[in-house]
Amino acid sequence: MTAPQRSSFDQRVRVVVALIPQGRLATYGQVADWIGAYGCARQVGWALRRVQLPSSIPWQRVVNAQGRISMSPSREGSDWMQRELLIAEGIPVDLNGHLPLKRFLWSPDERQVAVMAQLLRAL
DNA sequence: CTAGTGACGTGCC
DNA sequence: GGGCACGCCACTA
Repeated sequence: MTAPQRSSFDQRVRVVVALIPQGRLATYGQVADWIGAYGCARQVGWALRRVQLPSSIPWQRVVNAQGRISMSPSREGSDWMQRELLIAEGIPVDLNGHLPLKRFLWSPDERQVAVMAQLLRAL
């Protein structure tokens, strides 16, 4: 692999993001917390930026805590792609990227937390 | 080395 | 609701 695997950080992010159910949302801060990197929400954004599209990873289900899609020219359209994917999952998103986060926010229950721990250990 | 910059978050006005 | 300041961490010039 010529593609330098930046670190296991990216792997951890992908593993936990893959567990977010269809039609549900999580924030960058939550993801950081899940992988034991409390306070590293920004880094989660960097990790997701490195995901090559198209991807089987439901990266579109990660939004910011303000309840909006993080729109940025540097994303070169992936932000709008995210909007389309979420709408396809039944989550309404307006043209500014605003969405009803509180209604769709997901939190893993105890069993799912255990699954996460198991998967992360396996890395 | 420092300074600036982000798919961020929280607190405060 | 919007806007701003800080704190945060990785990356880059």
